[in-house]
Amino acid sequence: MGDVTFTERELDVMAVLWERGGATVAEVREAMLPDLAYTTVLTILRTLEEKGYVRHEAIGRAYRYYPRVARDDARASALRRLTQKLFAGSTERLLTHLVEERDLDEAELERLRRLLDERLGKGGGGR
Amino acid sequence: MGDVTFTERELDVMAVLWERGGATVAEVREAMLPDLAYTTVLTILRTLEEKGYVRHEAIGRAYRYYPRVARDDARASALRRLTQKLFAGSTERLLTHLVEERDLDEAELERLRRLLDERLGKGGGGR
DNA sequence: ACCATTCTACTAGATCTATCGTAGACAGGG
DNA sequence: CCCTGTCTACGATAGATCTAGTAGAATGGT
Repeated sequence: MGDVTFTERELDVMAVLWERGGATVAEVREAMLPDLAYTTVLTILRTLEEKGYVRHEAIGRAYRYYPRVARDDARASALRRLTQKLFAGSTERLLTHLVEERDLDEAELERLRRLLDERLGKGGGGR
Repeated sequence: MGDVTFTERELDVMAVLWERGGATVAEVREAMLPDLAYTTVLTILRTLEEKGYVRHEAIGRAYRYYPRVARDDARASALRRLTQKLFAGSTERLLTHLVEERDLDEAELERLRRLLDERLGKGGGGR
């Protein structure tokens, strides 16, 4: 549960791996915008491997890369940092910002409220 | 409303400026962990100025630096990026993660629900 | 067996980041 | 008027990041 941090490009690559579970260099390259050289993508993957964030298996002559960190861990880590630096450490403040900034339409707000109801409603028994 | 991006250290400095509205190099340095050299802080401020994110006024022989971007813009920008890269562009998914990840205690969830009720209650007319 | 294609390994350069030192301006105390 | 302390200007270094080229291995078709 340490701190999992990615650079911008590394994150682009990880996004592809998380989405598909695993991918070859060519597949990652296909899925990425903008168009990068094959070797560029390979270099990024190698860097990620060096950092311990991905691993690879040889499939035929090619390598297939797999994530070694769960997307949820990356999410939690990024959110922690963001909350810390921009919302004075308060998750609630972040939530408030999101709800108020009109990023969500009515249906989404409804669903969110239903989710809250569940979480709060079961509060007595749950656990 | 363009894209406002900061490096880790730049963000540390901006946090101080946003908090106080403005500060001298010495004041920023005071407020920052860990202890950095005076000139290090100055360099960061100069970089920020070059990027157009802060400005300065001469107060006596010293400079006082002020933010030129609103904290809310930085928040929106950072959230946009985070949502895009880690939550497949879905703010709702981000919200759901936050609510479910047990980052909030019951009281906070309550307040959030109240906030949602307000937003939904008044939602009748508008969009 | 040969050639074109497709991979990985190695290398490299340009730019950005983080950190700090030294030099010179200047102001206030004695 | 000189010394001491504070400030900015400029420069510099180490490391990270981003991007990609070249070389050489392997493979599959003919």
